[in-house]
Amino acid sequence: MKYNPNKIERKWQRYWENKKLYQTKDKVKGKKNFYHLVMFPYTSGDLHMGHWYNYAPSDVYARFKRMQGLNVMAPIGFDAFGLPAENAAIQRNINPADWTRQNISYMTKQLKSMGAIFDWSRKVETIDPEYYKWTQWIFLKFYEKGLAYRAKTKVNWCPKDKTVLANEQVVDNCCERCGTQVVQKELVQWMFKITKYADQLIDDLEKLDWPEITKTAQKNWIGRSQGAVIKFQVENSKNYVDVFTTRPDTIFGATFMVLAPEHELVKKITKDQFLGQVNNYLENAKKKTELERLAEVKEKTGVFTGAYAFNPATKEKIPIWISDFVLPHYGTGAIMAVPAHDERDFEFAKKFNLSIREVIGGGDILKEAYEGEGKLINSGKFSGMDSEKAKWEITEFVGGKKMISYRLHDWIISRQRYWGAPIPMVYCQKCDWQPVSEKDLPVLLPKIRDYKPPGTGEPPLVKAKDWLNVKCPRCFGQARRETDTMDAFVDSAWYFLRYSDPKNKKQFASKDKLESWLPVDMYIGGQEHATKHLLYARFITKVLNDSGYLSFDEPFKTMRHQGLILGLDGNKMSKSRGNIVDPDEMVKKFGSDSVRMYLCFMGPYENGGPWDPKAIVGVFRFLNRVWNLIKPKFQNPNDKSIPNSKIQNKELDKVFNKAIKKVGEDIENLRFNTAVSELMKLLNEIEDFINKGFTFQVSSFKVFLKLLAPFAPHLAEELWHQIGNKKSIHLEKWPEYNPKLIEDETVDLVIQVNGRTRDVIKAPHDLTEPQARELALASEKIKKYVSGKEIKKFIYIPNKIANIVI
RNA sequence: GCCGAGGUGGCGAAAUUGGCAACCGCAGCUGACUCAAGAUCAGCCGUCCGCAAGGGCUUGAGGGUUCGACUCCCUCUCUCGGCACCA
Repeated sequence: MKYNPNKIERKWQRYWENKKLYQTKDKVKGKKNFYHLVMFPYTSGDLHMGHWYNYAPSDVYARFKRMQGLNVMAPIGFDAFGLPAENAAIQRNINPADWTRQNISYMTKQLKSMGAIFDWSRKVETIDPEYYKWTQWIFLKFYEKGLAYRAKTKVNWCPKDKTVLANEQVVDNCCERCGTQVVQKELVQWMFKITKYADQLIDDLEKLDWPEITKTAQKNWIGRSQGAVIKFQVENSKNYVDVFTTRPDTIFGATFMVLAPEHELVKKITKDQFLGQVNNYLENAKKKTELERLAEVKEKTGVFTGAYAFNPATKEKIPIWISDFVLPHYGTGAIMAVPAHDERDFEFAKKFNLSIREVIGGGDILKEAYEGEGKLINSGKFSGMDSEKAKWEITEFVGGKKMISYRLHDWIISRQRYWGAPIPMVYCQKCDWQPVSEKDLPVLLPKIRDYKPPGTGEPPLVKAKDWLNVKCPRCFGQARRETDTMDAFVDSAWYFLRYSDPKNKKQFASKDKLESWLPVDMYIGGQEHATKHLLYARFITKVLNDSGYLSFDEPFKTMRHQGLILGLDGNKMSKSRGNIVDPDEMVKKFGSDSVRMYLCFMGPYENGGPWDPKAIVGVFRFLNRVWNLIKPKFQNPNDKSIPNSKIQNKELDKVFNKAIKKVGEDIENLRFNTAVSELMKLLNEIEDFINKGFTFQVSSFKVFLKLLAPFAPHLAEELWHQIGNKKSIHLEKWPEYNPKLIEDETVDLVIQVNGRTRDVIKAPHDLTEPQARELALASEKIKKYVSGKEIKKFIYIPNKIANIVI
């Protein structure tokens, strides 16, 4: 019989499902719980190789953990609300609900073909009212704590999708999804106050076992910088301009000031004769999109207000300018300009012919700004002091205060779109905004035929007339529902909590179950979520923890990223490039076991790389050889009468013990590629021994199958049953190795002459140096190089190497 | 521009973390089986000289530390990711 993966794989998938083999109980006596999490897929259509790469090797890890005796939960679900699904539905002229449902059922089928240990009984879908009820509940908790608020913001507006985009969803100033140029628009929106947690989000990174690169990305994203606020008094006015600076030590060099066009003082301080040009400038600035602003990075623009302020250090009068290179939402929206020591200020000064004063030695300020540290000059009593040291002394001297600024903005969660969880708020003329009461959750997303954005900028939900009108929860008068829906990133920021108790009708999850599973022990997913999903999930966890609903403040203890699977041409797989590899096709051709194993084998897990359609035959051949092991060469396990003319070789036992160790350690460290390589080596050895006429015993074959089981669960199960086992191999324990059997009786002692290997000698363990020297010099090969010459040095590292220096 | 990761055969890669560079596999070549192809099996396979034995060279480039460097340090270079007028 030939190895036919399609036949056996479906058979065992059904068997596992019927036996409920992968359904996880919340508590199992004598077993520790292990929460193994993969990022749930977005329902964008079908499963691609990237999903497989996320889920298949991580399934090897989860299965290994399970075999080690842990009670492993490996849940799966679907992230299904959001813009991409809605846009795809619009394109196909169907309802997003139908489109998404269709995708879920197809993707489910695909996922099941993988043969992973997903516990489908815990499945979670963000579009399920029983799920988004709790997304809305979380919103209400945020609202209660003052962490959800409305604010008028200049927002990124995608003219094509007719929606607001979070900063995170703008890439190169284009809409992340459709690539359209983003424009600016003013809107009142619901926000989450993530900035309140900025410090914790940075500081707590330290306790996490996460890739350093992701921690750094989050740190940069939050962008914390320590500086000072300093007041500059406006001439002939009661007004002060507060500036934020990280370099108060350069204040003696502040020769002008710049306000952001949006700054509130602009109108108050501008002198009449300058009003015309200032208004002109503001008008232009308003119209400008971020893109245009960015294009002008090299070409500064600005306008003089006619007003002056006093530099609190020098008491000099300095002009106040307006420019859009100063950002309204960072720091105080105003700066003191020190052209000698800030590149941007330098450019601005050059362009408008403003004075430049050097206050730190060490640079050539005729050519460029010097931004480094150094000794202060031209700085009154501080001259001669190190700039580093002068920072806070000068701050105090000018009456400033220390202040920390963040790059991070609050999280705009409003979406003027249909396909999302409705925001559970009601607007009443009398009572203003009121939260929907908890008992009225979920606020169901109404079914409307025309869900497309009306194009007026209003959300589609304004068209759901019956749904729209409600009683005010406070005065019971006529009120109107909020028509914005929530950013899908809110849905996905807490799904891992729900897995612990997915069917709970009274709570998002019971405290008991949360406690038995969370925080997540291992989280595996793509690095592209470093600053979005992962930051939001941490934020929501922290808020729920502070509110007493959780007893941990970080959701994911350990996290790892899989790399990116590329097309054969080395580019990201995409339809337009035509380099897509369809996993279904591969499964059909080679079987899931081969696809799983090839993904493990192709390279280091964090690296990813191009999918080589030819290279997969390597593991396919390997699995075929495993399949063929059993037939002619293998003795009948039930026939005890077969005489063992040649018993299994001791050497093979050693090889086995080494493999058990190596494969186990490799999986533990997510080095799947070398684990597979080790299994291949093991098979090569087994075949060699068989060819030499040794009997390969059932007991060894069982061990081999157990090592194979996490990688090729179907084939391992099939052969396991073929040799007479009645229960699933996936209930077996990971084999143990005997450390004593791993050690070789002899070591390969490398003998070098002047650092070049000239001989390798089989030597007993732990030779003394004189013994090693004697042995080395006895070698004919070594004699050739050494004889007649003086040995200057003899370096000996026991059991490894001897180097003769002549 | 700043931060981070990386550069090893024709290709994916390995190297007990300073100790035999290229394990395992893909592709390729040779042979066996076959009318033939495929599948399978056996052998070769970094590169140069050599029939061979053997030897030289080789981990992006250059330098350094060391008995010994893919591994550590410095300079340069290229590729890929993240941030980017953040004061």
